[in-house]
Amino acid sequence: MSIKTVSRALNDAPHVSTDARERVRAAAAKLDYHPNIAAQSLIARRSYLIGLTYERPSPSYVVELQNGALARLEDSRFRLVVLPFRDVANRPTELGRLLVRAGLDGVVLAPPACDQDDLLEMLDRQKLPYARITPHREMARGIVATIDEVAAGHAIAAHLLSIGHRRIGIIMGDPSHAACAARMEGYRRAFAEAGAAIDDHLIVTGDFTYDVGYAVAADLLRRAPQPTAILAQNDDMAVAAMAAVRDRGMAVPADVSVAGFDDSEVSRTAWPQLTTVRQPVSELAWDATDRLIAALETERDGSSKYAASPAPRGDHAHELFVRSSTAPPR
Amino acid sequence: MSIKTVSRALNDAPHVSTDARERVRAAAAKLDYHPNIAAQSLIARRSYLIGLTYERPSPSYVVELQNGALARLEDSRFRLVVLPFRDVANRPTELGRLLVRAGLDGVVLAPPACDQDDLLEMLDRQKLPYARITPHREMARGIVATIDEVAAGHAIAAHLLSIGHRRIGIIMGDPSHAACAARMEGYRRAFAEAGAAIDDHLIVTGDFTYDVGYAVAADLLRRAPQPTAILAQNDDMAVAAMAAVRDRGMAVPADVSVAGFDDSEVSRTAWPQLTTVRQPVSELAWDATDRLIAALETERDGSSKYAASPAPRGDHAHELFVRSSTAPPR
DNA sequence: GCAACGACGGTAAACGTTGTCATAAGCAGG
DNA sequence: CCTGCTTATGACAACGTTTACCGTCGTTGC
Repeated sequence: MSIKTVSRALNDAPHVSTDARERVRAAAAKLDYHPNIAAQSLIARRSYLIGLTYERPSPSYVVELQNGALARLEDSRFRLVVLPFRDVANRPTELGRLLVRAGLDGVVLAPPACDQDDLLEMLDRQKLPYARITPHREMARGIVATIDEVAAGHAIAAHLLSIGHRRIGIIMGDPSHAACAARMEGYRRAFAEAGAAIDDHLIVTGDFTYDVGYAVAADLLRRAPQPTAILAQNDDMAVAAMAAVRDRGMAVPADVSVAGFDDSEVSRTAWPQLTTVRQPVSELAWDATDRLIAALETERDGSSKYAASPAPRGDHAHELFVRSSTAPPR
Repeated sequence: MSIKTVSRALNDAPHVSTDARERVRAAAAKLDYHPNIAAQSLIARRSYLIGLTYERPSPSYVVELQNGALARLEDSRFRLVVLPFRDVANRPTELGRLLVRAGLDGVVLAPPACDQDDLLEMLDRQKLPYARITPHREMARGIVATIDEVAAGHAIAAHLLSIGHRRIGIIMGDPSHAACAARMEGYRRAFAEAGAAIDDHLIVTGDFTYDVGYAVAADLLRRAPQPTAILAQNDDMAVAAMAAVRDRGMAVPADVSVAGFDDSEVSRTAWPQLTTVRQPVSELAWDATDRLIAALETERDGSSKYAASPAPRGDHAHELFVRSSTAPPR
C-alpha cells in the first residue's frame, strides 16, 4: 500500500476502497500513528489555530466566550489559542503584530479590540481573517456577530421605569468600549418614552470591574437626592453596587433597586439574584467562530475571487430577566 | 546575503556580524516578514503549543489558571491552547488521544485530570510531557505544582472551631477530585485537635458548582440540629450556601457562618465577603508552566539522558482570609 | 474486443525553514 | 608568508506530509 493511499484514507479523500480505508484506520489506531500536524500545516498553509482575544473582562464573560468558540471547534481540527490583551486602545499595532506572529488562521475579536480601527486595518493588510463580537463601528467590516445593544439597554431601563423608578443612577462601563454609548442610548430612549429625563448628576463611570464599580457606586449613593435604583452596564458592577448599598445599611431591593447587563453567571450566584438583560455571549462566540471557519473553508476551496460575498450579519436577540434585585420604589 | 544568514540573524545565532544582524532586522520589519511557524515546527519537532486542560470548574478558577499560564508564556514563542474536558474520569483514553492529536509540546493538567492514572499512563507512552496542578496521588510523577491541601483544610476548619462553632455542616466537592479527601482530612485533624468530632450526619456532597451546592446546602439546613456553620470545599458552593441560608430567612453570619475554599474572585464579590483559604492558582499555573517549559528546553538541548533529574516539587503556601461571613455562634 | 473507469503503485516535487558542509574573504598575530 | 579566527557564502539535505503525473491492473458496459 502506498503512502498516498494512506494519506487519502485518513483524509476521507476519494479513490480509496472502503476496505482499504478500514485497514488503514485499524493499522493507524494500533500503531497510534498521528499525521504530523506541522507538516500538514506547512503544505496546506494552514495552522489550524483560531485565536480568541479579549481584554480584562469579567471571568464569566471570558468563560462564556471561550465555551462558545470551543463548542464550535469541537470535532474540527482547529484548536483555540487564547490571547488576552492589555490596553488595546493605546497600542493596537503592537497587538496586531502579536496576532500575526502567533501564526493563526483567523481570530475572534471580543470588545474592545473589535472596534480598534488600527488593529482591523493591520489585520486586513496582513490578510488575517477576523470575526468581531458585538462591535459598534464599521459594522460592515469583516464577520460580525452582534446583538442590538441599544434595544437591550432600552429593555432594562424600561423595566425600571415601568415599575415606577425615576431617580435612577447609572454606572457606565469602560469608555473605551463602544458598547457603553449604545447601551446609554437605549437608556435614553426608554426615559424619553416614559416622559422622564436622565439626571446627568446621577451618571458615574466605572470600567466593568467589581472594585471600581464598588467605588463609583458608593460615590453615587452619597449624592442627594439619592437614587431609588441603580442601572449598571454590566453584572459585575451591579453586584458591586448591591454591596455598596448594603454597606451603607440599606437593603436591595427594598431601599434601592439594582439592575445589571449581560446575564453573566454572577447575576445568578448573587443574592438577591440580579435583574439583568441577557447578552448571549456563548452563542455570539459560536456564531462568530462558525462563520470565521466557513470563510476559511471557502477561501481554501479556490473560489476566493467571488467567495468574498458579504457575510450575512449575525444578529442575536437579547432577553430580559427580571429577578429579585428590582422592585417598585417605596 | 544568503538565506541562512537571515535565519541566523533572526534567531540570534552566532556567526553573524552585528551590522548584518541589524540590516536583516530592519528589512524584516519593513517587509513585515515573519518566519513560517509550520516550517519551523516541522524541523524543530516542536509545535510551540502548550495545552491547558480543566474540567467544568468555576469561571474564576479557569481564568486564574489561564492567567498564570499565560503570564509565563508571554514573550516566549509558546502559545496556549485551551482544552476543557468533560467527564475525564470515565473516558481517560479518549481524552488522552485528544491531547496527543492536538500536537502539543506539553500539557498542564488541572484537577481532576491530573489524578487520572490512565491518562498519565497514556501521556507517558506517547512521550507527551505534562505538569500537574495540585495532584493528590503519585506525587512523584511528572512535574508537580501543589499546595498542602490538608494543611489548608486544617486552617479553615480550625478558624471555625476557634471562634466557637462545633455543629459544622460540611459540603464536599466532586468526589472524583482527590482534593476533597485531602481537605476533609485537614478538617478532621482540626476537629481532633479541638477535641471535637465531625458529625457524619452533617456532611453532604456537591460537585463544586453553585446549583448543586445550593441544593445540598438547603438540604443540610433542614436537618436537626441545624448547623451553626457551614464549611464548603470551594467558594462557589459557599456562596450558594449563603443564598440558601438567606432564602430560609436567616442571616450570614448572624445565624449561620459560612466558609469556603480557594479565595476565588467570587469570595470577594460576594456579600458579605467570604472567609476562605487562598489557593494560589495563578502562581501554581505559572510554576507548572515554567517547569514544563524548562523540561522541554533541557530535553531539546540534547542532554536528554541525564536531564531527567527529578524536578523539585513545587510547594506553594496557602493563606487564610478571615472576612465577614464567619462570626462566633450565638 | 474495446473503451471507460476505479483502485492502487511508483516517482518526484512542493511547502519554508534550519543544519551540515565545504569554501572563501578579511584581518590579526607570529 | 603562514596560521588561526571571524564572517559570510553557496550547495544540499532534511523535517513529514500532500499533490501531481504516469502507469498498471481488473472490472464493467457496450
